[in-house]
Amino acid sequence: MVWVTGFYTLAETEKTIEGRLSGLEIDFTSQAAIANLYRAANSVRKYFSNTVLRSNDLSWTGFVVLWVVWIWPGIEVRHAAEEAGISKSTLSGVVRTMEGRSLMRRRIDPVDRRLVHLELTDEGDRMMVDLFPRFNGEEAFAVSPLNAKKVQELTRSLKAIVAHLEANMPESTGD
Amino acid sequence: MVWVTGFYTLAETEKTIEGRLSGLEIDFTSQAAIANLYRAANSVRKYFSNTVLRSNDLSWTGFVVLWVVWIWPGIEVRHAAEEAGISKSTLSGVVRTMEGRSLMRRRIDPVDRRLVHLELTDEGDRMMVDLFPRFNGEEAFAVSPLNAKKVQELTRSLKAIVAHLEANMPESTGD
DNA sequence: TGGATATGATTCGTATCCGAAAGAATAAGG
DNA sequence: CCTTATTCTTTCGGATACGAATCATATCCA
Repeated sequence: MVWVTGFYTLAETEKTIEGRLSGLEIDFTSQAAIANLYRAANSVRKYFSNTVLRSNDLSWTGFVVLWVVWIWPGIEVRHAAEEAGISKSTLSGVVRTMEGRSLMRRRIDPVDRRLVHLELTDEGDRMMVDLFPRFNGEEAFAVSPLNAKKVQELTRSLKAIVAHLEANMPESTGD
Repeated sequence: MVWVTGFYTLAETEKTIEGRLSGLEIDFTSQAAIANLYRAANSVRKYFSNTVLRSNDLSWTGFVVLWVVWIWPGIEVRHAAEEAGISKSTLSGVVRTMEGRSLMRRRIDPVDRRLVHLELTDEGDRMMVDLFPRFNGEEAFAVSPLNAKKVQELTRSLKAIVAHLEANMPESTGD
């Protein structure tokens, strides 16, 4: 975070941290990795929000949810939340927003009436067909400072972290 | 996202995307990198929120703000927001929360009364002294599936993406 | 079959989160 | 000086964000 791009320089920050933590054993390598992971995700979300997504007045999460439903029409709510990486309660609110903008629809399962299926409206579908290629273009732009091999290595490392944390996630009661 | 851990597999997802975009070329490598970056940041935030941070009833953002002010006592609001990677308006709310919990203080600059300096209370300082080593321990745990070289490579790649996007970020009017 | 149990989605309360607008103070330029 | 512009923070409105509680439906099993 601080030592990435901010007002204070990398050297300043690391020195200050070490000063503040003298006597404590700190793993600075791991810290730098997690801090930059957080920072990078923030930059990506902000960049996409201010470029491709702004033109369609979509938030990052709104786009992700739209994308999930676009790829998997009729997906059930709990699966959509899992795929989008948000809680069911958050998804519920986002779907409400998307319904209000006529981009998405709820459909109650006729057999098991507890289940709710999600699908895009024609308008939502048209938006994604137009938007996704531009979104993907920005994805390519975002990783363009890395060569193909480094991009794949990055993906591998990120997947390893996700798998590791998912496997060790303390179970949360419910959402 | 979808192809990381979810209900559907990578192969399924890619085929579906291709079907939806017949004729258009999609850069799946870049897409996987960005999607996993987003997913990893989510996992990390969730994992830390449910382990070390839960014990002190802190949100991820709350911790980051506390950390920034801990490292840079007396930091001005706009710089703290920049360092924490959030907008000034968001920071304002978080500081209000932290003030209410007696962890942080505002101090108006006596010379330039527009400026507000932030600093931890003694209680906030004690919390960070106790919390940060445990937080750092979890950081090391999070990246433990990677060897030291891969962690540094990951950090390098993430920094490159951040620098690239920051350099190309469309200026936002104000926050 | 009918009460207990389980499963799904939504609602509720509270805390982020952002951009735009407002509010407060300083700086600039005649 | 004193208007105007600039800088800095906060407030406001609306959308995300989560966990807990609630509501609705389905399943279990005696």
